[in-house]
Amino acid sequence: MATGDEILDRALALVEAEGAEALTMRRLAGELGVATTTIYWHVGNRDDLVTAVVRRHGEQMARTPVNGATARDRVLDVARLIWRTSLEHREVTRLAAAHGASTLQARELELAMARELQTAGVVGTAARDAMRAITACVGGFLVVALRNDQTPEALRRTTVLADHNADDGDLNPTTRAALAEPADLPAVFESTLQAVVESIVPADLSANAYL
Amino acid sequence: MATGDEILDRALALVEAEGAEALTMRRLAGELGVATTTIYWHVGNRDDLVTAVVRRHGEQMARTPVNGATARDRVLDVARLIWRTSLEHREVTRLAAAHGASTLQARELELAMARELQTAGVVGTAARDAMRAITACVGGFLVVALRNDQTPEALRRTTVLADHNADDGDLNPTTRAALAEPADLPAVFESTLQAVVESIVPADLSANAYL
DNA sequence: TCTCGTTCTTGGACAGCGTTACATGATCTC
DNA sequence: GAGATCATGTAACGCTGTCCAAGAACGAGA
Repeated sequence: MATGDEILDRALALVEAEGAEALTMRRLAGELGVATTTIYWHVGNRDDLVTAVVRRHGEQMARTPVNGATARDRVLDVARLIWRTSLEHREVTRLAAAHGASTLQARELELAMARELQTAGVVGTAARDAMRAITACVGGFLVVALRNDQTPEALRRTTVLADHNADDGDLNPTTRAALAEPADLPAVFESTLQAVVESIVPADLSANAYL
Repeated sequence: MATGDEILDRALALVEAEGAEALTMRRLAGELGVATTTIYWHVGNRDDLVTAVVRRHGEQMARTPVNGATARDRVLDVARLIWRTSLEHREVTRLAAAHGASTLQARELELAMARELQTAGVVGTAARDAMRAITACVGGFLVVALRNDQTPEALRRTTVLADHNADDGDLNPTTRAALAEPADLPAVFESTLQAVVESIVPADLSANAYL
């Protein structure tokens, strides 16, 4: 009655609809009208369940084609794709992050990035290091982005950094005021990403074609 | 008998010694030879407990002086300081990350970075965005670094990316082999960090002093 | 048709978690 | 000494992941 695929589909739907925390064995079993032990039989552990859900989602995520004229643009585009789709499915992203399976979620897209890096002339260990750098940055920004929409006010960056009791002497008041305001995260992400990619992928030849 | 400070000290010691997961109300109470409710009375919620532990640790973390000849070097040094101390106290870092309180952990150091940015001529919203960019990258690399030492083999980046069934056609075999090997993360971190900081802090004047 | 073995499902338990209502003892104040 | 405040303990509630032993469905062989 309840195949493994059905369980995973339902689990994914549950996460997307009600958040990563809603994915408990009992809750999912109830959703399927089945005993919790059935999930264990078909899928296994909760770890196994989460891993399978994230993998399944990751495969669905890689369907979008990559755009960009130059190779470097295409590398940038893959990074933006990871960023965008991770935010669109933020609950799955959160689940994957809590499980330490972010790489699994973005596996297909990271491989796509490796291919684009290759056509940009970056191969071997350089490609590996480039991927690490780019994905680490994307991941870092994702953590920030996902944190902000469920962190209580008192732990927000803006609050934490604005609450200066004695140590404000050295800081410019304009800066201090700016620190209390949220940043335009997508914009900061974009410019940082460009800096990182630029430092890795050699300046594209087509840009200097008139030389 | 058990003051709030004693509880926090013990909690911090427990986390550093036995990992973030060991910090449960019952466990900590047992460690202190006290009932769990005592912790609630003195410190509050578990959320409150973790927040207080992270804050206390963050204050201790900011004791190291900042080095560097130029302003940009000092910005870099603060970033390295966050990286290094977070890794040295990785269990606390993990606790803070799971709690969404990373900013709180690095609060003092982030403020130090704001000061260094200021002397580098970056103020106001530019300083805020610069801090966001740098800390997001540091955080991203930290996530990767901390993940690797407790992720099961099957979810490791090297494993996940090396396990290609059909999609290996487009990928250079050298690259494919490199993806299966772990990267020198500190080195990648260092070069990425430099690229990001360089894109933000204007080239230091002292470097061009001979012009 | 009956039976055996495998596949699948279930109910009920166990230990652990955070949290709280309530009772008790200690300590200080008037 | 009486009363209020502080500090701690006992025992429970509801939730979590997990597992065991027992039963139900089902396909194949006699």
